[in-house]
Amino acid sequence: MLTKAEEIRGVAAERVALALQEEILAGRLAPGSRLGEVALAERFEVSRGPVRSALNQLADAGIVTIVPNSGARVREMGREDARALYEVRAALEAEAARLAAGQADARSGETLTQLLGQHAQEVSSHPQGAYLQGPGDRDFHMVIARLSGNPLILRYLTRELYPQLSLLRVKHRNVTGRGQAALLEHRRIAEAIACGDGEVAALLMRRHIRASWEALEAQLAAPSEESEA
Amino acid sequence: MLTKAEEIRGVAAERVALALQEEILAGRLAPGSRLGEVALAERFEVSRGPVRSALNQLADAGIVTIVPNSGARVREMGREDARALYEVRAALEAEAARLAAGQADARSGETLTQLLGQHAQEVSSHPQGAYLQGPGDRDFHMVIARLSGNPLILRYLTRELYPQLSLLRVKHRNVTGRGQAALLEHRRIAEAIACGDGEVAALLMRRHIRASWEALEAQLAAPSEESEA
DNA sequence: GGCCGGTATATTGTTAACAAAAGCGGAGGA
DNA sequence: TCCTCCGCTTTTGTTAACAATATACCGGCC
Repeated sequence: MLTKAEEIRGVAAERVALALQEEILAGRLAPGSRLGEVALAERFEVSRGPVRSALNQLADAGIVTIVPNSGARVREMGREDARALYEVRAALEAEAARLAAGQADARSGETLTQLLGQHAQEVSSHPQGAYLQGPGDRDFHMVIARLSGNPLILRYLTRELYPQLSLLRVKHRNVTGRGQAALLEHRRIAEAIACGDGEVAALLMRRHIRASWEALEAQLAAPSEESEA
Repeated sequence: MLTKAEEIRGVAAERVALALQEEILAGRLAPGSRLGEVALAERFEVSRGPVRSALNQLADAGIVTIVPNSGARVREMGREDARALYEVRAALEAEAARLAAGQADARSGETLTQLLGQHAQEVSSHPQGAYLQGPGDRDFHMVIARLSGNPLILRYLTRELYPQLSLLRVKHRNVTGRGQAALLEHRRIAEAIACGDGEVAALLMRRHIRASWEALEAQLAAPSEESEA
């Protein structure tokens, strides 16, 4: 997909931005960490120019906060941020599902069912269900975003929404684990899309994301135990 | 609050970004125009650093396209871009209306009805109805975005969606002129929000934006000669 | 006459030095 | 003991020069 590309500007700047994003979303740079320009510059063996550009990009992606004349830090997401994020996600992904259904052809249904079969295997092999918050889940939603035919939605999801979701999960490691339920919901959504029923697809997708939010919210309320686990 | 601010970085960079955005959206810089860094730098009497930062910002807002190692130009929006834009707009503003209805209190209904009364006067004084695509229309939608309580939606609308909409209207000067109809639709939306009926508010908002799109699309189809790239 | 390659220019990408602002710590006084 | 002011240090914002890349032009070749 975008292993090295989508370079907004230059090469050094993108390299730094990609590397930083990877480190942040992997949790190696904790939320709140200071991101000094000189430190990053000598760490990546570039000058401060590309570093500044990279930080601006990440700030725009929503995983870094910059306060003028003070510096950049890894963003700390609170409960309200998470709620707002899921609200936007519900709106955009429901729209994506609606649009995807509107353009459903044989091959797209094929793609979805095949992907879901793959997921089913993975879920059954990991019965705990800690999965389906990782890239597997992303794949499904991403495919729908692609099927929507709307490049704006796809761009927003990949560049802002999903990075922020990953950032959310940095803090709350043990993710929900409703893999089985999610898979079922995915199936119904895929079915509606294949049938070309946009309204139902949008509705189901909205519910699906709402359920995901409620599962996360429950964990946000009782965050104490997994900090040492 | 942030009357002039929301400066992502620095001051010179923001000054340039704001000035450029103003010129582009006013139509003084036509879509497709080259935006050379040195030219802009000496025009604004700053160095190329802030100019680069400003161009990146505008590229992120979607009103400038940057191709690496080649330069920046004012973005040219085609019909497909416009469609994608309105699809995202429908999704996000419908969500905003839904959320605003969910948090409706007395004062928010007050604000909306007062704003609509103001608009009614302006519409009747400009019976042609060329209005209600300008800032007046924005106000209504913006207020709803604010009432939604979701800062992400508000940010996206102000920083990306509305600038791009303005850019769209640069090319097609004689805008729709369905001011009377729009005002009526606004009234119904406001009513639904005041009643706390999120579903209806979202539905009406979606219809409202769809109607706006259809009016624009009709114009995009008619003036054939200039839209070719 | 048209196509290809090389050079020359112009423009972007990067760098390091400079300027200014914010944060910190200590001295001094109430 | 606590507060305030002042200078110092650190960090960001800006600048101008340097390097690399793409584009345009021109001569040669087919």
